[in-house]
Amino acid sequence: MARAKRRRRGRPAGGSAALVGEILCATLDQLCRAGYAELSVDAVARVAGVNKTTIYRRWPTKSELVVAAIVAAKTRALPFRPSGDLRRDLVALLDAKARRMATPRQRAIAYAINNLDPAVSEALVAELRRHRYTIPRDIIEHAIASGELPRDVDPELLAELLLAPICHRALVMCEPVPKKFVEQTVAIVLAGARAQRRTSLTEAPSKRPARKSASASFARPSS
Amino acid sequence: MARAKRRRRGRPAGGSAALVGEILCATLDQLCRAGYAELSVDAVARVAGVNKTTIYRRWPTKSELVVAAIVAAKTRALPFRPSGDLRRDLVALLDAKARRMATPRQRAIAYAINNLDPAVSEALVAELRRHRYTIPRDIIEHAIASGELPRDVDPELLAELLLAPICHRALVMCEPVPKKFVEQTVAIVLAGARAQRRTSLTEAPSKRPARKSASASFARPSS
DNA sequence: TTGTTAATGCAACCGCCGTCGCTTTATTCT
DNA sequence: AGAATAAAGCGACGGCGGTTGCATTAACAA
Repeated sequence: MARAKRRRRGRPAGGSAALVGEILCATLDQLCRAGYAELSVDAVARVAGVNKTTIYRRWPTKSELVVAAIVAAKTRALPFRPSGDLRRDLVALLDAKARRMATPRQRAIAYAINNLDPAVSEALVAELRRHRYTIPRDIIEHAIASGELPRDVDPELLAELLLAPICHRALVMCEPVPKKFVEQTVAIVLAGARAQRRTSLTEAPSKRPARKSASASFARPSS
Repeated sequence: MARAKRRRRGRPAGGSAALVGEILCATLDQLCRAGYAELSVDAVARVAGVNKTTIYRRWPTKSELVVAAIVAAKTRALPFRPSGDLRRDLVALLDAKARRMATPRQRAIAYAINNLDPAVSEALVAELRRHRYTIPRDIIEHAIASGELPRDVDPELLAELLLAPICHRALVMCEPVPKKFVEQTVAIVLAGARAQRRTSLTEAPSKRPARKSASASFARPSS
């Protein structure tokens, strides 16, 4: 209401920004080093040179502390400047993402997110979800606008088909993502999108004559 | 080493199979209910009607207990019987996988695997890795043999491109996987594989003339 | 039946995590 | 300078997860 600035005298609220920085930095450090499960607030406090109570007062739970550390360390979007060549741009972008995902820091963050208290991480995952496919989708939308891709492809879907294999390899399978794999993924998905014009993207599942006759003998035991 | 059967007398080693079953069942139950982090061996013991010590003696760590529960509950491969129609078979298989992945049990298992002690889960993930793409890969290999797909596509790669989006949605993004999404994924990837014959799958990145001129204006701030 | 062997139950213990009450320190207004 | 206010330090406590030593019980062979 009409409560003006009304600075009450005394020590200012909000605490020391420097302390907060130390703590969040130490949190991320421990997260990379030990993972979410093994992360102990005691260790964070020790590394940050701070009493454990100080941390617990500001972030009541480990999840909240880690969420704060993640949002504080949120890496800027890749400084990506498209050349205009669709395939090259996609390969460059996805390869950059793959390499970033291989970073211990990003891996630790990605793994931690799955373990956070859902109620606490809700806002964070919503944020991530909003931005998940923006960059490849922008490139694809532009390619559609310029006529390089057919109009009836779904940019969001295509972005997902491009990004998913990289994320799957890097995060789920925990395997390296060589550049060649990125190139092959882009090649196939792009070729598929270009061919979409003449095959059935819509609901109708079989405009094209099915070739059932060719392979009736291929049956495997249900074990 | 001429030690014959030489049954030593006394209570037989190995413990009660029934007890083991109870414990592993309770472990999986708790895993679905609370997730790996929240899973407490005390609770498992309570549910299984067994003393905590019994569990700890047989499986020294929580990771080992959970791994044992997972391998004990390993679901049989999907009883999938291909019809011979490539697209329909892939859609059916992937949709079945998607629906299974949405099961709380499978979700809990998938999430837990990321949190296990790597040294303990090593064998398990190696096993999973060996079998990861077998079924779609078999279908694809058969399609290649029957001439329905070009010879120069990599079955393993194609299987990965098909499976990754489904896993990514279900596990990483924690979103539902509608059948339509599966159909679209299969459509695009299959179309891309078919088109692979005439575009560049190999190292050479640009046999096709690049259309750089079309979209030089598409540049976004690096923020 | 009886002895042998190993699994199971029981209870106590250690250590770490998270909390609480109190004291100390730092900052700002009067 | 001194009072006021809130953050930060400090120590101790309760609780839980994991461990250990010992007593008990169950299964099998002689």
